[in-house]
Amino acid sequence: MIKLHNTLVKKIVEFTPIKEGEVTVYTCGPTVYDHAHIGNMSSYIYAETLRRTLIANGLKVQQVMNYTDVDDKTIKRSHEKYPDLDPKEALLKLTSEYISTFNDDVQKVGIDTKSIQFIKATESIDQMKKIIQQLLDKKIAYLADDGIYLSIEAYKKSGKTYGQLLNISDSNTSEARIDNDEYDKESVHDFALWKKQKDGEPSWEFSVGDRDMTGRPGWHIECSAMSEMSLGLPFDIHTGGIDLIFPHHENEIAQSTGAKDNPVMANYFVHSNHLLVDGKKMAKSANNFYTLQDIINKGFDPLAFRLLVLQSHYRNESNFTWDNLYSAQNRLKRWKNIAELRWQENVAITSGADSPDFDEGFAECMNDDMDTPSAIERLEKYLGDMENLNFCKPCVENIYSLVDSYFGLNILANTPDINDSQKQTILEREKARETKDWAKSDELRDKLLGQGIGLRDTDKGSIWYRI
RNA sequence: GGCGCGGUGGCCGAGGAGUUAGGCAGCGGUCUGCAAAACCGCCUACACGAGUGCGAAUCUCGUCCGUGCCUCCA
Repeated sequence: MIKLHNTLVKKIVEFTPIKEGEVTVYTCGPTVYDHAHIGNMSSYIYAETLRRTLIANGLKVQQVMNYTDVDDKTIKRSHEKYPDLDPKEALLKLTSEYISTFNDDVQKVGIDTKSIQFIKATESIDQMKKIIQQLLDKKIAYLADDGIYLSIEAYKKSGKTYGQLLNISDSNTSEARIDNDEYDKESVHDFALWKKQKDGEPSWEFSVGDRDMTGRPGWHIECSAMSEMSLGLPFDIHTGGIDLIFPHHENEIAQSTGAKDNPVMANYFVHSNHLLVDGKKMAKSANNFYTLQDIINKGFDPLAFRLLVLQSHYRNESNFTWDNLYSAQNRLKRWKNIAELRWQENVAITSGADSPDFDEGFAECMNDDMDTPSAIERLEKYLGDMENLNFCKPCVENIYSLVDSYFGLNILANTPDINDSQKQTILEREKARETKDWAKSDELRDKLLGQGIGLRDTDKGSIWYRI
């Protein structure tokens, strides 16, 4: 049984898929106008951890992630970067570049992109028009001079609830915050489904009745269209960062349920909390964000960052500091060094010691609202025993393949055996030590050190580890 | 201003009324030909004030501080 925190009910509940044995997941992906920052990465790592947890429970998972490749920011940036190109070509060029770097980044932090179905907003325009037309037909949407808006009032009158994820009372909204003159919408709460083309902007043809509404989609409609297109309605789980709860997901719900008869868009909304940097929120609009490349440039392993993310619970705010990353990297290194023991016949016991309840306990933590910190604690307790060189080889393989399947740290794959010549060097050194030829012994040790292999001599023989 | 969340040892981070978190760093020691990121031990904390309990880091109230959302946001 998997338990998840569902934002719709604001508590941890048992997860039950719509179709037995299968799960559909929609993950709000990046707006591809710049490099993704590490905060973005953390939310995708958590989304992937959810998928891995579902799969570990024997469920067949279809996870979709979108690319927001048309919106205010992508348009603005593409015009700045490629002012001489046709607006649509400029947009495509810019977004393709960032889609490609996003893919690289996400793979570096261990996200298995082959298991995710990616979808682009610009390839889903027809579906957006379809939903908008349905909303217009139901009079939940209306035409204005500068675009098409969804009327919150009409939506509510149709019997639906606006504010399913967040309690929003009218008195909360400060009118001063919204420059209503800028838009032709009827109410400050209404939001744009479609924006009519302005000079120099990319556009898609769209006519409503006899009115030409050529322009481009609003941000929220993109996700409503892409999720419905790829997963159908309703689907099981919608994921994203907490800052997408309002207005993005709330508006998606309004669109997806307003146009249809079903009252829900997705049964579960799972939101991850922010990764702060030095205690402050990271945002592209502020200038305090790091990208994965910054981490790599400082010599850190991107997977150490993944571990840093997993060390804190997805619903807790966590803090990124370089010290913290250093700490996570050392932990990962230690985990890997222990995994390397499985190749070393002189210390690996092939039978005997064993960890029968590890799998179950670890899975239990993960199934309990993806409690990665508790799962890590459990792992550490077993590793403590293994470090005493008193473990069974199949045991290490079992534990790490389980850990890899949930955490995606690729520990087994990244800790291969050393090559034959290195093994030979170790044997030669053992012989030199037997004859107390310390000069030769040290020379051979240095030789291995140059290849990134360290040695420690124990009463069970020499043990190697990667540096 | 409205609605939330949180303040845990040098650092990061779980837990959450009585019982060990864990890691990283540091210190002391052990093993060793010398070494070792190996082993052992140490540092045993929960913002502040009051309240309710036999008992509070854990519950309640208040204060201070931080932080998030309130139509850019992972």
